Amino acid sequence: MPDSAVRVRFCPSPTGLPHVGMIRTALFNWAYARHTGGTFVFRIEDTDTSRDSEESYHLLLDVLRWLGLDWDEGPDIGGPHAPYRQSQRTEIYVHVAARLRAAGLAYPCYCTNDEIDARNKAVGRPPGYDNHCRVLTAEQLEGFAGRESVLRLRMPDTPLTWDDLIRGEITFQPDNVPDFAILRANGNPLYTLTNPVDDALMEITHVLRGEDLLSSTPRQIALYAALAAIGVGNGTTPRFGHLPYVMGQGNKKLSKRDPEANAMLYRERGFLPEGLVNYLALLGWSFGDDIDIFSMAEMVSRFDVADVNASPARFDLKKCEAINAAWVRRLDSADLAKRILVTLSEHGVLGPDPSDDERALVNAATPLVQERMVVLEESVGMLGFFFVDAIEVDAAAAGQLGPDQQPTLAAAVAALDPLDDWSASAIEAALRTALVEGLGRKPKNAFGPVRVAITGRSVSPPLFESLELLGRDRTLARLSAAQQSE
RNA sequence: GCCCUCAUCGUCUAGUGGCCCAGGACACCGCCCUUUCAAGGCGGCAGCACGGGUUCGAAUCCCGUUGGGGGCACCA
Repeated sequence: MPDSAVRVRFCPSPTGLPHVGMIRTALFNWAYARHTGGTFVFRIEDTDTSRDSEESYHLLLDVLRWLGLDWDEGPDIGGPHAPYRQSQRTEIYVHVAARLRAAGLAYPCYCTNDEIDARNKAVGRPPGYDNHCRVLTAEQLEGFAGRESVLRLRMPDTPLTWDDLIRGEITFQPDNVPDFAILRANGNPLYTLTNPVDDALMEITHVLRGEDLLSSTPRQIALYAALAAIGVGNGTTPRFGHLPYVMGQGNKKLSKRDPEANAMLYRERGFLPEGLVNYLALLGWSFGDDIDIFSMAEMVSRFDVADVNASPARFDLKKCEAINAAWVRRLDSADLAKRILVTLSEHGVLGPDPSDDERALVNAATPLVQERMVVLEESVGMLGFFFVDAIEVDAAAAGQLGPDQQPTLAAAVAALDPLDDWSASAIEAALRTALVEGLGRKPKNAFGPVRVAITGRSVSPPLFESLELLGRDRTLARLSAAQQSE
């Protein structure tokens, strides 16, 4: 149970596929909550019915669960401030808006965008609302009869300042922050209202979010003051911290449309949750002590928002893969074997419910590939030859089974057939004696054809160990088949 | 146009006035090991955007310039 007053939240909109930048935001919020012993709230901001989807909502939950970013309050588990989906909280927002209006803190605005633009242009003012409807005469009001109106919050005429957790003090002058809409003309609440209202109601203490929301912060601070004035929430404004962007190739932020941004893609390719989270943590934060590989528990022990960098970080797939590969090696072999088993089933190399023999073979073969894999998906290509009746020879490797290599294959069969001790070391000794010493081949040329005959590829797990696991019968059968195929 | 923001190797970063003629990681290049591929070991390449201050001393503080990013919605 939480033993600290810290309450942070992750509040995505369920549109499209889960984005790695979004995941990084969730991770930092989660890590801060866990580090401080606080509470991590998961809230869904689905106020835009035209873009939100149920599928996207489920994907979001899946991805967070897969990564181990568990929440203390949220849409599926409830909590003291339920519900946690904004689409189910509409009455709250409408009610708050009505009270803001009744208190004179918000007012209806009848202007069309064209009218606003025209007025701005006429006096050479930059784009943006000009607070025109703040004060309306009776005649003006009459002129608007029958027109729709949005509800706008009246902004204070004093500078708006906050001490950003990551960037230090930031100030906006009132001239640059016009009155903004909180209710659509159709009466539906906008993000500009729902987000601060829920943060206030849910007693969020630290708002850690993307840099893209930085310029909306002065408006939210003003709204907080208005909410406090009408008694919504506990009257305090949360601290804000704006996380740097995650950039893609070039100098543009990784967008949802960018395939590299899709977090599900990494899961499908067989990234480990440990690896992906570890890499994402490195985007804007570092563990210290020149250590790059760390667990989530280790991250939690040291994470502090104040240590997060302010400058944007580029997502580097190569480094992401390197970190993942380090995690593949770090796992204990039994754990890795379990994950490989799932991968092989998902890819149809094994059935949905592998036999005991198959499981045993995967367990035994895992150490052979552990330091050769970057992502789990590669286990399909590396271990597939163990689980087929007849191998398919790669076009690129077929040359190693040509006429010149036939004597090598024949000698390999002759050496292995009578072998008493079918162990990797005995197999190696027998093959070296027969092929390297007997035929005078260089090791590379001696073992290459055997490798291709057995695995179908010129690159494979260590040969002798593979032969041991494959067994004498299947080994000899494949060596023979490779000869007859000529 | 206006407002906000960012600035250390190609990339991610360490660095909070002397320990820094800047450390680590990824990538890249050599060499070693070696049955392929990896892993591992050793070595190499490469950076404080620029200009002014402040200070005995600046990557670190201040100002400016330049460059990048974001915002200026009845999206979130």
